[in-house]
Amino acid sequence: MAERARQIVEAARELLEKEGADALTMRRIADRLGIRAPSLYKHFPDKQAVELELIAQGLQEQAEALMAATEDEQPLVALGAAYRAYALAHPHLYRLMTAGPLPRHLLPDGLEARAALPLVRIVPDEHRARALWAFAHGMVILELDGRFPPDADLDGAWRVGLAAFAQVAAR
Amino acid sequence: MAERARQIVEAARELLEKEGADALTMRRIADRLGIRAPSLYKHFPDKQAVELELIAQGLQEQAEALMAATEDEQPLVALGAAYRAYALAHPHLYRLMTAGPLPRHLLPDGLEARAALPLVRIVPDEHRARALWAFAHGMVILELDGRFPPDADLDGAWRVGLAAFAQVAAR
DNA sequence: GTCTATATTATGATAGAC
DNA sequence: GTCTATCATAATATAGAC
Repeated sequence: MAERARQIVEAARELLEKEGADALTMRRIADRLGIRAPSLYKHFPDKQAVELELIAQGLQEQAEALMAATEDEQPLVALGAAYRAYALAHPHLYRLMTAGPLPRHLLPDGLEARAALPLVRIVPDEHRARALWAFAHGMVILELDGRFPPDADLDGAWRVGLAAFAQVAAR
Repeated sequence: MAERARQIVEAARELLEKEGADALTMRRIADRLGIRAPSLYKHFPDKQAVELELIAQGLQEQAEALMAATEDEQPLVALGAAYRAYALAHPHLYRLMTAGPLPRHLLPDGLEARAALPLVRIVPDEHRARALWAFAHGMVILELDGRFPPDADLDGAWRVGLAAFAQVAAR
């Protein structure tokens, strides 16, 4: 990727993280670089291509954070904590990464598999792995969307949920 | 609610269910009733008020479906099945109901509690109830968004996930 | 309670000059 | 690779006549 393209993605990411998806417009991205929106189209074919770079970046980062957690002596607990931490640290990016169909065919080769690897590593059974993923995503997205009561003890819900999946492992 | 207002909500619901959130515009709603968009504002202050009626309708219906499931001899399994069935039968409404912050103060009194009641009834522990809710929502929203591999056995994931929560219940 | 006309505000994207 | 000018599209919502 050329230098200018890199700067565009960087500007897009800052905008998304700081102001959310609504602020992620071609004009705002261009503003940040001191150029005009139409100039962006010399570097990317359309807006979706810029978003795709952000999604790929997020998946890669998340994969690295989760993989580190699998080294923990309580990998399931560490994985849950790492999943939640990444989502809360990058709420808008997390939403972009997880909302709507994944444009699989446009992602770098093997990235989706790499993102799933930490989970597969500590939860080999595919049903259990998918159930655990759903639990983690559900917890995170409900928290980000403010759907839990404001005074809910989410640490407690995470603890109990992860314990449930640990038990299934042991049976 | 006056008759015309009821018709507006009905038209809005049909549009949402059949064509999704993008089709839910004041123009399209008016079209369906053979009137012009500005006329709608004689019956509702703004679009959000119409959407709010749809959300309330969905929460009420869902609560009824889930409450029936709690009578089953395997209430946890039945509850999971009912949750998934409602979401898959009304995917766009489900998304509207669950995306973004719940406008609690605008909902009919007690509706949110009524929606949570079936779950609370069979899962008295609040941590476990929230964890189970997150699992169910995660499973459903990932399925609706097409995030699971196309060939994934989701029945299997549901089975294993629900079994995990059943075990926690029994300990 | 309905209409027409319009305000207001955006967006992504293209054409063509430089 | 950048610019200006513009297209094409669309949305919610209001004013004021009838």
